[in-house]
Amino acid sequence: MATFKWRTIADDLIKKIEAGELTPGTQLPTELELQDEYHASRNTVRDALKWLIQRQLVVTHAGRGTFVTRDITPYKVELSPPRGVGPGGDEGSAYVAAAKIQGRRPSVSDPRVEIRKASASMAEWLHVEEGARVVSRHQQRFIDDEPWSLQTSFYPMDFVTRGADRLVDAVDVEEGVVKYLEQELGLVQAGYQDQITVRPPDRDESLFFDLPETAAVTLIELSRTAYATSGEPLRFTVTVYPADRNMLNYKIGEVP
Amino acid sequence: MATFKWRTIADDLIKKIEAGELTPGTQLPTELELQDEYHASRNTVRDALKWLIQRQLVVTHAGRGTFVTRDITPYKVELSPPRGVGPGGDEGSAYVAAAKIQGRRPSVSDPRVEIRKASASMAEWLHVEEGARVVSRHQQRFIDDEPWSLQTSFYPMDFVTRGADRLVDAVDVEEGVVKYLEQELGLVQAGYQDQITVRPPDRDESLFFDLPETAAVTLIELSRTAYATSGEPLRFTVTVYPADRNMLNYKIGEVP
DNA sequence: CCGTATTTGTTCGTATGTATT
DNA sequence: CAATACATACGAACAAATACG
Repeated sequence: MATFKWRTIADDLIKKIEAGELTPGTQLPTELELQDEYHASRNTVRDALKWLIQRQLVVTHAGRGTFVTRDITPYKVELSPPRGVGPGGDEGSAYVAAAKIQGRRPSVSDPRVEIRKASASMAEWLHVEEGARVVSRHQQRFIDDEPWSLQTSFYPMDFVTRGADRLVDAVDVEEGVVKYLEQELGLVQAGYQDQITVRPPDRDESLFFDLPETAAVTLIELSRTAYATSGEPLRFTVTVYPADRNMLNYKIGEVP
Repeated sequence: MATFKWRTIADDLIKKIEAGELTPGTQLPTELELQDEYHASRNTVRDALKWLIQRQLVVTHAGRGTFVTRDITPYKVELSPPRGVGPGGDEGSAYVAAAKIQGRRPSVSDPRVEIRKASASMAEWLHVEEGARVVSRHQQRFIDDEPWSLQTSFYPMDFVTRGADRLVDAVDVEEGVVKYLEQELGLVQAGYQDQITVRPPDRDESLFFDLPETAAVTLIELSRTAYATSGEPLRFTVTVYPADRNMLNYKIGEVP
């Protein structure tokens, strides 16, 4: 067969959704009804629905039904330093301010603080010896009480011994860690390098973001290495965003 | 059942792959063999394999078998302007140079040039009237002869009438369009704004990138609006990258 | 080039489990 | 508790792609 039965069903349903015949939030016909409508077996209907689920056009709930996905307004993540301030951008503290401007209600969990041995790759990022101690601060971030991103930052343990005690305190640093390190240790952020990749979620991430396992939701992973004026790494931060509800933004040079 | 049969099979296979027991390129047992091994029906085995296919851990070929995915070294896309040159970065021309440095063999198709009416969103991006003419230049880019990205750039038709004829010429502008516009019209790129989103491919894109429909490969869509020193938009570019073989990179401020 | 065996892809039917109403 | 609706699992048949003698 040139094109498959499940696919023609899927395409027809997609057409109906895109035509507005099935609006966001409305329930699709049940699998039994679709079976009759398209003269297909239930399994074939389910194959078609899987295709829509993957595209996130619909969601299914056992016992309730299949529903057209509600529109989500993606959150704009601004990753450039704030205007005229130089490259001191603290993605963490900027997050709260930026979200408010977009009319959203952001919140941040208190961090889970751990002291760990640096892995090989971590050692390379932070320019420390492999096995040296690093502080990791892991935070969950919410927008409008919905889980929005997970962030883990790593700092050399050295910073703590030199006086930046609050790094090992399991409390959010409201003014931003970058500013705190500047005040406490005189370390000024001179720049940063971002690496953006896309990958599937692991089990913990699926749980936190409440991602249906059947859907193919991917995460955007942003790895940021911040450097001090001396050229030494200041911190290494990994932030994961569900790809479906976030949009990353950069402004380079003069942008009106 | 707390956890499902297909899932335990999938997890076991994943474990074997991650343990190196099944190395990239090697063939998995056939569905018939897995059926015996796990005392499951063929459909259940196939459900497990679908999970691995989604995660891109394996690929299947009808008539041949199921194979552990070969490792792919992601291509590093550098999206910051070249050092010390100011924000004049031309993502198009930089691409070829950067790829060579990474030891890859890049190539670019000649562009498909079209003159179209500006849609509402396009008009907003380019600061032209809705319905005004815009030039679109669509190019396919390859690395090591494999499809790597698709790019479409839009320019106000005005640029052509003012003398930038080569914009409507279906030939690659080797030195980069940004430099060409500077030479021809004195328009200097002062900055740009990037928007990064992730979405599933459409049919054309699946075809070009040779993405198996069963896999959940997503595309990274990078929308760049470049501005001239006057503050007027210079061009609007949309580039799509298959998420599995690309890594986006930004350097902000001083990065050693 | 042809025919056959192998392997994955699609479709169907059916039974049972689990979540929701 | 019963009815409804989706989820898992099994078995079976045939089609399509590939490999091989």
